[in-house]
Amino acid sequence: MRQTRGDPMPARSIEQVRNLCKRRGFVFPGSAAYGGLGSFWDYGPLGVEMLNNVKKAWWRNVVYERDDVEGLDAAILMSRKVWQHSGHEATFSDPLVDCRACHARHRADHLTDDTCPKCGAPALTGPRSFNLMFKSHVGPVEAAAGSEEEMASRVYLRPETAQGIFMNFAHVQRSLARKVPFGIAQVGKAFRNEITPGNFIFRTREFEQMEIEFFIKPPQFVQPGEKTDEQWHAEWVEQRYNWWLSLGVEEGRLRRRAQEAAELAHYSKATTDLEYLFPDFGWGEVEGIANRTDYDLSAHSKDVPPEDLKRLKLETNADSVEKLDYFDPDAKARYVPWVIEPSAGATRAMLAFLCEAYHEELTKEPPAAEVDAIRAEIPAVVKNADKKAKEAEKARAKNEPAKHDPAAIATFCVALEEAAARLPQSLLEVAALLEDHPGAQNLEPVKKLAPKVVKLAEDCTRVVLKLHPTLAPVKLAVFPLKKNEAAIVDVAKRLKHQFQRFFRVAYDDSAGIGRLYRRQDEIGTPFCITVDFQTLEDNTVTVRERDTMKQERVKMEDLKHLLFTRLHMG
RNA sequence: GCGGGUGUAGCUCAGUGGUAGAGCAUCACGUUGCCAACGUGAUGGUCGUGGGUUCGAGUCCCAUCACCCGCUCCA
Repeated sequence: MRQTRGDPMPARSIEQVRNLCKRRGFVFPGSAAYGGLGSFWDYGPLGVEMLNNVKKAWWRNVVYERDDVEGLDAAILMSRKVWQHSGHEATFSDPLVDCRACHARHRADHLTDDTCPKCGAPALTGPRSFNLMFKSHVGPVEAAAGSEEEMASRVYLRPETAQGIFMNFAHVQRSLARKVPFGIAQVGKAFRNEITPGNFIFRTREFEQMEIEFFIKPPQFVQPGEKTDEQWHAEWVEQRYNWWLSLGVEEGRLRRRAQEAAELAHYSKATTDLEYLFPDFGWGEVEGIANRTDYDLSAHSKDVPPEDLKRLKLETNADSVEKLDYFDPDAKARYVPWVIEPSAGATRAMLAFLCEAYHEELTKEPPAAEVDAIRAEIPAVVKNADKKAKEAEKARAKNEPAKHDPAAIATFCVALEEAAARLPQSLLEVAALLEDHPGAQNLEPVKKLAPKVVKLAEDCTRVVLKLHPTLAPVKLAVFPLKKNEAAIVDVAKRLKHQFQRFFRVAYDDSAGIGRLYRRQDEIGTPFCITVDFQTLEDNTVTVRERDTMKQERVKMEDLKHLLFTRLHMG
């Protein structure tokens, strides 16, 4: 069902976005020639551009535009000890039990007793822990799983980029002579062997993270007037929230949600999630800002005082050869810094931005005769729906299975009549209601009317990705108005070459001008330039803007300034 | 992993046991030139994969893989 919040209308379903992604080269299913491999996706020519743009926008915001953050790119494979002491080997797992009777699977920590919630049989297996980390080995090992030799060479593909930052805390601090507070930012792949991935690229087994570990004074060293860990946490939540808004996410579809105590990860004192209102599955986390305290740096340190181990529920680390602490020259004290961690999913961000940007718009007035015909059929649809609703209620009163849901039908009828009254402007809404509304299911008149309305809507509609220019995979398209006119083609190609050193530029001459514009709308290209006969006379071209479809005549010498300004590159 | 659904041309889908189709897209030639133009022609599918039933399988059966919707998930 379509989202009613926000204006104008964003994607109604992940399916729309999926289709567009596949058709236009954003995201393809992985290993396709072999029938695919669960939950791995490949990023096509436009996908890699857009994902890079997301990561660049993040990097610019948290590294370049700040005075207190440095970058890092750590190895994906790290010593197994990292994951032993970070707690991931022991706790980054879902404890699962199977029902011997009905073969249902449940999370052990979600059960209240030892009976199966599905069939009630007291036949549950003991809990088995499915660790979410992918295993591999360093060196040529072919030993049996779990053997001493196997364990000795075992490594994990990192399930989060954060630990690479903790390993390098002291390196970065010393090599750049940084003083706390400061942060380290990293973008990179992470891997989790999810038991149930899904929702396109929302939850995958290989994904990309954008993480910051921001190191601050522990509470006991904070002087009056300095920010506490809670204040830093709150500030980062606001900073990060505003970043999403600055790239075009509508406020009504982004929220901050503080996690309940029971939800918190083993390392976290407090976590606030940023959630985006996705189509189909609703609110989904796109970023988490955690207060990780001094848990991680202490966990990886030798010689941690017993009182700190006790406070953090840690064991003495006999493997570590370093203490990951810091001498604070102002406080004249040595301490293990606390950490605020804003951690976002880059691939998830791309999905959120795509959903947000996806729009279908009426671009021309539908023929009045056809609109009248549709309008005339609405009362019959509503009448029939009412009838079916009453039948369903009767059936329900007699405890017979009902074919319809009266409540859904009621909301459908109200919405349909309301939308129909606003035809023809509401043509897309009417089409969406007839196609998607739960109350419209299995109604004969709807089945007859829907294809007609959908067809008409499609004929009068364009699909446009209203991406923030920073995120758009292609920033500019250049068209020759006449492709067999050598002089026009020359100028168009020259323009393409002039700008392709700054950003991705498309050149297309394989259709009429209207279709060329539509193609670019669909992938979110902010500007199209058309070269025509007039160009040859006065050196001007037509610049057409994606969202407004407005055109203006611009001197070629002014193009660079105009484009840079409007693409936010100035 | 369990339940429900889907899988046919690049895309959207039709095809319910009898010679694999349509629209769109793509390519060529011609025509047109500022918002999804037109004509003619062409390319394109071992019907997800592997078995089975049958004289004959896209269609029926079994298995398997992938995706979607639920259970689950903490980027």
